[in-house]
Amino acid sequence: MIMHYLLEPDLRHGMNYLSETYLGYSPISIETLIGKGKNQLSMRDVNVEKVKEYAAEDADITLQLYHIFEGLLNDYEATRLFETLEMPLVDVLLDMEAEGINLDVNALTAYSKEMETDLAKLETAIYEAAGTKFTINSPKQLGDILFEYLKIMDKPQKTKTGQYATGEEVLVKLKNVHPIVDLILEYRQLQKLKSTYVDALPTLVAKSSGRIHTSYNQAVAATGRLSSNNPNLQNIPIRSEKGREVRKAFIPRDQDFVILSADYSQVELRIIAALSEEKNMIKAFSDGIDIHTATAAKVFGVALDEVDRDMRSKAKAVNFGIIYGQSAFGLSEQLGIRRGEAKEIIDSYFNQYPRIKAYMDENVNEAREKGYVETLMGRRRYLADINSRNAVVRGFAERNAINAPIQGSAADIIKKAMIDLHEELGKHHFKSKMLLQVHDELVFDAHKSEIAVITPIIIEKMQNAVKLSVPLVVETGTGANWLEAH
DNA sequence: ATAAGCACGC
DNA sequence: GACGTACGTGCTTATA
Repeated sequence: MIMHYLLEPDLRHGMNYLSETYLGYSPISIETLIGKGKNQLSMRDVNVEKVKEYAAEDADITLQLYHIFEGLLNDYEATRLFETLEMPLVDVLLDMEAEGINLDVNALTAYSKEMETDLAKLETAIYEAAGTKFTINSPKQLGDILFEYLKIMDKPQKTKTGQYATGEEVLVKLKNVHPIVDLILEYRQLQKLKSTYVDALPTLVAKSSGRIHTSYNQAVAATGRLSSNNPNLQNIPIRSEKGREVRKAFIPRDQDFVILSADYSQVELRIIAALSEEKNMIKAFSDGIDIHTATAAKVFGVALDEVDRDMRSKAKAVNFGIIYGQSAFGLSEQLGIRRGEAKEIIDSYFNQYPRIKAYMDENVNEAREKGYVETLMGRRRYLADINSRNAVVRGFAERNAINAPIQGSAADIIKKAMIDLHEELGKHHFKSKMLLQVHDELVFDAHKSEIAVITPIIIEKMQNAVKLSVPLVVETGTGANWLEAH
């Protein structure tokens, strides 16, 4: 609809590369500002007069913006968030999108061939193990083969539509039951990496720049996070060995550059510590102690140097579970422990960190009373279901009430850091450029001669984006590719 | 076209 | 007794 504004048509479709003045403010696409499709708007109230001013050039867009922003008017904090955070961020994102990132196409092409061979071997082995041919990529057919034909399990788990569930979680439990299971898991992993990344990314290199240009959306995620698409550069593999090969293909502009990655350490836990004013957790962060070890010591009542690996990994799971509103059942499932033990761990956690529990309850109560929760910078998430009589529906809203202020505040903070950094890097006319944002990480093309200068600037701007009662810590690394930069 | 199931990230 | 961890994007298959 607004693509006729595209300046450089040979850059990829969907890029937010618009004519000089759109909305009378800056080059911006409607997608960047309001997101596509979903009706959720994550940024808070907006000054509609301003929006109309921005959109004066185009009546259709004015109308769209008005509909999206209507009902969210006349709030000072909200206007401030819009004008001082989201609108300035548009310019930053535009530069990042236009800059793009260099991709090692040759490496991916070679890797694709290798994967093709491996997939063909796996396919043969799977048909052999099954005793018949079928479409491995079809969960429906696979389910029938595993649970009707081979009958490898007594009471197979079903999906909500009554199909047999064949997701990774299910298959991992059946690893030792039948040799076909491991083959399927490996096939699935390879197929995913090949189709989504190894084969897809090279086709998305723009002819005009020779680089990969993503699009960022500011108003798709309900919490205020950015999202990335066409292609999504916020879900490039890193966890598995084979996946890391994909990440290696994201490389610096040329031999004079390196990839520099800067990421916030435990930003969401620091935020929950600060917003809840939980002194025990704040102290651990202030003392610079590993938070999962500190948590394990508290929860299991041992000294810091008595925390073993098992205790730390359990504490780590609780710390993450807390952010998402996980129950004792969920924790027990995840850790493979008895529900009673999971409950004891969580009870002990709340005993040691009482303000965390209080903060979670306060957020749920705030949502019940006001209908929304707020982030550090006043971004709202409205929770229509918070008083629902349906316990399942209400439970979802309650977990949103707990998670949204944490995840959203982290988004507020990194957005502020991006604006500050963009300004500072521009001021000095550095050759180094900010390329990507991945929720708690910023990725740069860093000119080798500038690394020593820009690293402290990046750290300073990120760590001091806001002032909290806990220190924000940023870790940086450089390398010949995105994997090495971690 | 759209939905379902699955898998990748934080 | 049921429910059971937030936010996303995109691939393939199956169905309309």
